Amino acid sequence: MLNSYSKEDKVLLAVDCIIFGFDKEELKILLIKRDFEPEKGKWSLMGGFLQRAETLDDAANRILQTLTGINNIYMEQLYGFSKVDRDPVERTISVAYFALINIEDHNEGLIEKYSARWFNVKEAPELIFDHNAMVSHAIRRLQYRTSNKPIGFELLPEKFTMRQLQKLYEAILNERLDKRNFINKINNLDILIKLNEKDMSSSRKGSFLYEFDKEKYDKKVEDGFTFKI
Amino acid sequence: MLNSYSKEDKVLLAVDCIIFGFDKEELKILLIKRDFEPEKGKWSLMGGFLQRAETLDDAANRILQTLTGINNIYMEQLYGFSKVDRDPVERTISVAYFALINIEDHNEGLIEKYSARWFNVKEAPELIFDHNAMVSHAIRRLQYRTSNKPIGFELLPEKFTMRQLQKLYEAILNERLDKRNFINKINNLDILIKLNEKDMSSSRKGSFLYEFDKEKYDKKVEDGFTFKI
DNA sequence: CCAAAAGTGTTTAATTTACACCCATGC
DNA sequence: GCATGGGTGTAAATTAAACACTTTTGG
Repeated sequence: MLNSYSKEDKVLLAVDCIIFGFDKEELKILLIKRDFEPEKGKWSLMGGFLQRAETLDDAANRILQTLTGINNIYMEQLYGFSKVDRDPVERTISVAYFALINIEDHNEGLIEKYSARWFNVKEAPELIFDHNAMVSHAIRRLQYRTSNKPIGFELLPEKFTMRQLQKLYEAILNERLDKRNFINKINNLDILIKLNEKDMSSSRKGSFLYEFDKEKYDKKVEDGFTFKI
Repeated sequence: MLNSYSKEDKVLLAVDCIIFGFDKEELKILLIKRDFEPEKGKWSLMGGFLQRAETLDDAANRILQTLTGINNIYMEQLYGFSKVDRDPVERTISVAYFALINIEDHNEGLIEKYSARWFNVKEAPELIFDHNAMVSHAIRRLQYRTSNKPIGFELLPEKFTMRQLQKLYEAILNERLDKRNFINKINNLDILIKLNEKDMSSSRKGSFLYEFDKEKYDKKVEDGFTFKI
């Protein structure tokens, strides 16, 4: 019985994370300023190397927790980037992940420690290596995914207004939506709980707060319901 | 300046290919019978290890050509599988690719050399490692992709009948489609060339042959057209 | 002449889009 | 009392779904 494929080449495997947040108006990504070579001082995605005892998901979780302090972040594997010279130091394949966090939850201290900063996705700087391509890929996936899974809520506080939700979808899809049609669509989905509570910060009248009803959603999915915006 | 990330773990990186074909009635996948350990004699996807000077796409192309004799096969990267013990011999991460070929083009000799066989996707055997999960993933991706990109044609001969095309979509989507609605939809897309030629093998009346008009399709896409079935 | 698959349109239902006014409140 | 964002419904247009008969021709 074999116990190694000894003649085969081994490579470094990195995981890079596109971390999305939403600050009530704009879709943002969290970038770090590299304090090590190569490309020291340039903006970059947060990443790290896969360790021997980890799955890719484990590595992504570890990297996300290191930077944000949050565990159990929503994330998905995106794509493997493998151009031979993509990392000038050494042959490295990188598997990109995208993650969604409630921007209010992040740990300020860690953000500072890693010289991290939130950038509007439309105003993000040039990134090292092939990280810009990873971000484009992540945005496309996010647009697709938010249209058929209720993951937008990962980017919002637990309680949110209809208008916030609409603005989120507008930011992600990069298009304006009709207020009435949007609300009708969301209400038809019947997966939100309308609270007896208003957010008074945005207007004199105040606007009702909602919560995502995950249990109800899961039950509906079992019964064949498919989310679609 | 660094020239290695020397302390980091390196891993074996494999590429496994889910190769789809269509034999006029059924969606098929091409599997090989492993003639080496571990799991010798079991059915498996065709795969191989990433070599130092290759991208993942290069590796997938090489593996596909090795088994089928065909170059420039349509393929897409699917997903990275990384369970720590997924390969009992040695830690190996595998990036799965799916590929579409015209089943008539494959090289018989190579099929024999690798003890390969086409299986109806619905009747495929148990596969080694996590290959069954890869196949499920590939089927979902194929269903999604054929609905919004005209890649179904990769599975057909250059000239095909409407009925063949419909059967292909039925096999991929795993549902029956209405003949008239299907033809109307396809004709509305306006991306096929109707030939003055009939396939007489399926009926006495014969049925017209069509070709995919790639140039016309590309031009339409430039003008904002989006394929949708 | 008949069996077998090819070919062809219309009606109905469902979904999506467009669109404008009143409401509640703090200042 | 007025400025500001919140909240609400309907009609029109588009898209999707259901549905059945005639054509062709080799045997």
